[in-house]
Amino acid sequence: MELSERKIKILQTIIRTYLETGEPVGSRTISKDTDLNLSSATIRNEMSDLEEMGYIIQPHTSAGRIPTDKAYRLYVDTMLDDKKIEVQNLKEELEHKAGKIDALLKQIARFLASNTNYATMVSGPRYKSKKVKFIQITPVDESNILTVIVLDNNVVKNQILRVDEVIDQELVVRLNFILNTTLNGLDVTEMNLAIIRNIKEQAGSHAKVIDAVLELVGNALTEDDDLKIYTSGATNFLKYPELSSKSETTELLNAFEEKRIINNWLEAAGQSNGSETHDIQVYIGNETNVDTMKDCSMVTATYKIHEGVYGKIGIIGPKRMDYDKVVSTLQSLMTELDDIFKDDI
Amino acid sequence: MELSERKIKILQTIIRTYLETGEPVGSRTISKDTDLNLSSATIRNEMSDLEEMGYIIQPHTSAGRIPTDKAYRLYVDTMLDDKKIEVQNLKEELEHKAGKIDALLKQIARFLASNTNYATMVSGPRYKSKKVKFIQITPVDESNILTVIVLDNNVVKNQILRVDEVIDQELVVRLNFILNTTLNGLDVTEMNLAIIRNIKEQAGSHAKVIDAVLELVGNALTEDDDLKIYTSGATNFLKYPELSSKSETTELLNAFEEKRIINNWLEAAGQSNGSETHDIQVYIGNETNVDTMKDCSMVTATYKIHEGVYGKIGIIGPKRMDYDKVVSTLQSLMTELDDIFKDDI
DNA sequence: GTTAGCACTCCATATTAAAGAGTGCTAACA
DNA sequence: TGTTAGCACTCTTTAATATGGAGTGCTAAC
Repeated sequence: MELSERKIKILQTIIRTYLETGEPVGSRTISKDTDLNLSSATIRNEMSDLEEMGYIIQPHTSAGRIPTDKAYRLYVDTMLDDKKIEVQNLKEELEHKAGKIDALLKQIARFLASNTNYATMVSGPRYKSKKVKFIQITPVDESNILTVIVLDNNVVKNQILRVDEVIDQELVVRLNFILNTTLNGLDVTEMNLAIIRNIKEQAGSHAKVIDAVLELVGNALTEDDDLKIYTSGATNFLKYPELSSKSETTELLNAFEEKRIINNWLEAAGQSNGSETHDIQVYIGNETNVDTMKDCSMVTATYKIHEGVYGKIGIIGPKRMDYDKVVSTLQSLMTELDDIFKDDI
Repeated sequence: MELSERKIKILQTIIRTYLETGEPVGSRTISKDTDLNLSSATIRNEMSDLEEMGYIIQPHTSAGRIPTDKAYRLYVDTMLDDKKIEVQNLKEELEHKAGKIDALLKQIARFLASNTNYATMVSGPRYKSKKVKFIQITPVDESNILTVIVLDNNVVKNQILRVDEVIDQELVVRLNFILNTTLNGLDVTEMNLAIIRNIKEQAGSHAKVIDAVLELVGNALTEDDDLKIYTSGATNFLKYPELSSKSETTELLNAFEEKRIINNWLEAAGQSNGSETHDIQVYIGNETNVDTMKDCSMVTATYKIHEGVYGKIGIIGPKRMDYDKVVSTLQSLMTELDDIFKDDI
């Protein structure tokens, strides 16, 4: 059977109405709400067809129809209105101080949650390869030295090290020289034993300090503390009756406390291909590949700070979420972000 | 009327039973569960007295009694068993790397939540006055210099500054000298205009760089990003029927997304007096002074990293929380923490 | 002072009834 | 051949109505 123009129109009405009300949609409602001028009986025939084709189902006999995942998919792929939502005052709301990307992302999460009424998550930018750009140790008092490591992505790591020996000015200069000449430009795979032995040899009796510094360098390069996730509006799950009673929702809420889990979701979602559309993707029900989200939909987008540095934004709501609004809000937001990041960093 | 020995015993049974079951407690239950060997009729008389005295109430005629806040207060103040709970394997669980207090606190929050089944929050340590201990600027490439500020609490702040002029090695040494000699040991109130002018004068034509650095210093000293709050187990609220349905619970869950709010709660709770008992305090219902918590109780404790550096731990649950377990768990935890922090930092 | 006994209250639960929404099918109509 | 009115049927939702049980307060007797 084929999807006639009329069937599409009916299906669209069913979806739209259901998105709004969350109640099964009956034939009479459609008969009244469309300009097709058909009786409910005719609509019933068409609905019967649509059910057979897998686009709608009845929760029980004598109930209206609700859209299936297949219908949502069709809706998202072809029926979305392309209306642009003005992200009003976003720029003013986002008080963005250069370098304070953390704060900006946090605000974005909050903004999206309060604008869409769905749970929102934003992952911080991930840097691909990390290399040492610059290392410096400095004595701060008798027993402590400050180690600063600047990575090639301009991320700075530092830690205060306790040392037993007295480190004088001359030695500091020498150690700094050794560290920088040997390590600059290397990533963690390139720091092999040979290089490490080389450094220690040069350091002579001060190998102990070098050891401590090298451990820090190793941590700085491998550490996954880039894993910054900002969430907002988790309690929105409770607003939707079809979710709030389920045990899965508690699990979802729990997940929002565990950034690692959320990161997995975002990572599992589509690859960033840096396309012009900001790679906005919609995952409906099981398409999310997360079991606890089988009654939810997730919309993700990828933002790009600059070449090679991407992060993700995700919005999770019930399957009957307002895709239209979510997608277009994200679209507008991404445009704004492009603008913000354009002359940054 | 006075609280006879017998009344106390009955009240205690009511409270204990109610803590367990969450259901109103009837006279027959008490008659059976105590070793008083009294008939339910006698118990009823006593309960009638207890009700008059304000320790218990009936949700409705023909229901058992439930404890009032006054009863809980009495229970917490005088009836708690002093059994020590062994915080098993805590030390192994807490993989504590020196300097990584953040990670430790996060683990503590998680540990408490999973052990008590209540929502848990931990605030990071607050430092009283912050002074500059050490400042250093270093060029990292042609257009960027790295500014590192070490505060007297050994917190390190850094930021990369973009500069227009070329900064050569000799200038760096000079600027560092100027900054350190002038600013070290000062807190934000002591950095007055006179001092700032003095610095700029010395810096001569490089006042612009100094300006940028000074702004960072100001931020570092005043910034409130000490406000680190770690939470866990927020969804536990949903486990308790007497809470889960209320709209206040949604508000509570929301609050757990807003670290600022939680911080206020913790701050509003008792003053840290550094007493030996770790200042463990129990707030019942309205004693929390937070309206959304009027059906909850909160137990707080103060941990001390070292003199003058305190943080707080809070556990929120229903009024019928297992005070016994919570308090003793906290007590054990605090002892462990003392041990961990003893030779740290 | 304690207790058995009893009438009474109120909640929780199950049962039943009624109303409403929606469908599918048939037969008639244009 | 597509459309529609009509009707019987199903299933849910809601309300109304019993019924049982838990618990109390009171009284009178021990």
